[in-house]
Amino acid sequence: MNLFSDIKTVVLEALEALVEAGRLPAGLDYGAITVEPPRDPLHGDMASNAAMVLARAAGQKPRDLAEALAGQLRAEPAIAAVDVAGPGFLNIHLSPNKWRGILPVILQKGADFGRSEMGQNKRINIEFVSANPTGPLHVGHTRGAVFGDALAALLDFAGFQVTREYYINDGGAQVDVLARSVYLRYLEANGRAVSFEDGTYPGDYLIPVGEALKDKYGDSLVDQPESAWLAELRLFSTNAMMDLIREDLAALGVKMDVFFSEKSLYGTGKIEAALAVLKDKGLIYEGYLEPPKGKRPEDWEPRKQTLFKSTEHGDDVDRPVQKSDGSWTYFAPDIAYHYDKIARGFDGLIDVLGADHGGYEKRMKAAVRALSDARVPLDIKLTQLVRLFKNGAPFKMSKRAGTFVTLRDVVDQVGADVTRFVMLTRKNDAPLDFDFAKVLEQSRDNPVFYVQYAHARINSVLKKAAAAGIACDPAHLRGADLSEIAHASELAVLKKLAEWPRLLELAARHHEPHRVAFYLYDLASVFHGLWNKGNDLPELRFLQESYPQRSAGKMALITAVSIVISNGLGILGVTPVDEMR
RNA sequence: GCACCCGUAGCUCAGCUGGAUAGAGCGCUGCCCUCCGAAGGCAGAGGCCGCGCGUUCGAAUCGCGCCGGGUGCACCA
Repeated sequence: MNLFSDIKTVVLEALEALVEAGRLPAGLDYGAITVEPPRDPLHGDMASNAAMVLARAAGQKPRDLAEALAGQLRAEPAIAAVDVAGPGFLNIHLSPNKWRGILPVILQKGADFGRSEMGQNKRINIEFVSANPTGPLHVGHTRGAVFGDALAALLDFAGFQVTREYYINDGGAQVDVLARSVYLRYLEANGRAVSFEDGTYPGDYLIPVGEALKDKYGDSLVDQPESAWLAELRLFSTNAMMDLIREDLAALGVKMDVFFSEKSLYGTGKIEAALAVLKDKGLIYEGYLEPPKGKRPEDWEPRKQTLFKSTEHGDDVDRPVQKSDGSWTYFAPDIAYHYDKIARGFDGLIDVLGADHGGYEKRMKAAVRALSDARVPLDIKLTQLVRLFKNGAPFKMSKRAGTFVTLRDVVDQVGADVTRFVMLTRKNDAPLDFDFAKVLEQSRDNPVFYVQYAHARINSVLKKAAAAGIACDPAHLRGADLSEIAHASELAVLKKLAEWPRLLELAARHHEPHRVAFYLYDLASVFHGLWNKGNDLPELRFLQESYPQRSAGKMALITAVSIVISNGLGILGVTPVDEMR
C-alpha cells in the first residue's frame, strides 16, 4: 500500500475522464506526472504537477487545466479538498480518515509493511568488500561492508532477488608477499630471528598463522628454498586470511552468499573465453598506448600490448588486458569475473568499491556493456573515505607501522549497531567523519541514539499500557477506534508513516540506503514532537487511563511507528532496542 | 593535461525521475518537567545553494564553460 501511488492513480483516472468528456486530447504522455508530498505542509497533503506537465501538449493554460482536474478530483471520496496554486499545482488534501486507514494496514502487514514488488524478482548481484586476502579488514572496508549489506537488504525489501558476493583477489603478486610474510612468522615460531623488510607485511595478525603452520609442518619447511613452500603457503595463508575476514564480517553482522576466487579463473580457460567474446566483437587488438599527458613517467617507453577497445563503450583510453611479457593484467581476470556474473543470469550488477577505484569505473562498465550487449546494467558505487576522530582530534592511521585501525577496533569499541547506523548517515560519495566519542553520545545530535530512543519510549509506553490492562497486540489494535486521532501532531505522524513505502522505493531505485537512515530520523522527530505535546495537552498523551478505548487508538498509532522503525532499522542491519541503558 | 567525486547557514550535512517562501543537527538567544523516559520539545537569529551562460512555464537539481577542494591516471590489484 502506497498512498501516493494510490492518489496518482486517482489523478490519472480523472485525466481519462476529462479525455472522455472531450475536455482533453487523447494520447497525452502522462510519464512526467508526479504526486508527491509538498515541501511545505501548508500546501496540503499531496501535490501534483499534472496540469503544468500536460499544458503545453494539450494546448491549454496550466491553471485552466488544473481547475478542470480539480473539479474531477473533488468528486473523489478519499479527497477532502483540492485547490489550485502557483503556476498550476494541484494541492490535494486527504480526509483524515484516509490517513488513519494506514494504521490497520501497518498493523496487519507488520514486518512486511513497505515491502515492494518493484524489483519483480529480478536477480541482482552486489559485490562488496572484496578486500585483498592479506590481512584483517580496516575502517575503509567497514564502510563498504555496511553500505553493500544495507543496499542488499534494501533491494531485497524492494522485491529484488539479491546475491551478496565477495571477490577474493587471490591470484596476484600480493599473495606472494603474504606467503613470504607468513613464512617469516613461521620461522619465528620455530625460534629463528627474523626481520620484516620492505615488501613484507609486518602485522601481528600473521603470528598465529605462522604458529598454525608450525603445528601442521613442524620444522620441515625451515631452510627450504622458496620453491618448496611458496605454492602451499599461498593457499594456506589466503585461507587463514579469509577465515579472519569472515570473522570480521560476522562481527559486523554481514554474511556473504558467495565468495568467488580470482584464482579459479586462471588455468581454466575462463579468462581466455571472456576475452574471446570481446575479440569476436572486434574489441581486442594489439597496439601501443599513448603516454599520459602532463604527468609523463620518466621511464616511459612504447610497448606493444593486447588492448581492450573500451573507448567504444565510453572509456577515455583503451585498456591493456595483457602485459608486454604476455601475462594478464589485473583487468583481464576482472573481465572474466564479470563475464561469469553475467553468465550466471543476473539482471543487474552492482560493484561497491573504495573511492580510490574511481578510475576503474568506466573501463569496467565498458567491459560489462560489451560482454552483455548492453543487456545487464552495472552500477558502481564508490564509498568515500572515513575520517577517524577521537574527541574531535583526528585519529591517524598508519599502514606502514602495521597499526591501522581495523574493523574489529571499531566494532569492539562502539558496537556493530552504532557502526552501521553512523556509516549510513552519509551518502556513499561523501566523506564521513567518524568520532569514537561522539557516536556513543546520548543526545539529539547522535542519530543512532535519537531513533533508538523513540523505539524505546514506545516500548516503555506499551509496557505500561499492558500493565494497565489495555490489549496492545497488533491483531487487537487493528480494530481500535481511530476517530480521536485527529490532532495536527498526530496526523503529522500518520503522514510520515505513509511516506515509508514511497521512500523505500526511491531509496532502492537510486541505490541509496542512506535515505532510510534520514527517514528514520525524521520519523523519530515527529514522534518525539507528539510525545512532548502531551506536556501541554493531556488528551494527546498516549496512555489515557480513564478512557481505555481512547488509548487503544493511540496504541495503534505508536505501535505502527515502532513497526516502521523496526523495518527501517532492519534494512540498515541495526537491532532496535527496547530500552536505553 | 585528462577523468571521476564534492562545493547548500559560523560548523557537519539532507534536499525526492526539475516544482511553490531552500531544510535538519551542532553552536548562539529565549522558553517548557505537580504530567506516559527533559536522554526530550517549542520559538528566534543565521543563505548571491562556488561563479557565469543556457534549456524550461519553473533550476540547488539538467547542459556547457570557468573557479576551489579531494581522488585516480601504462606492463600494481
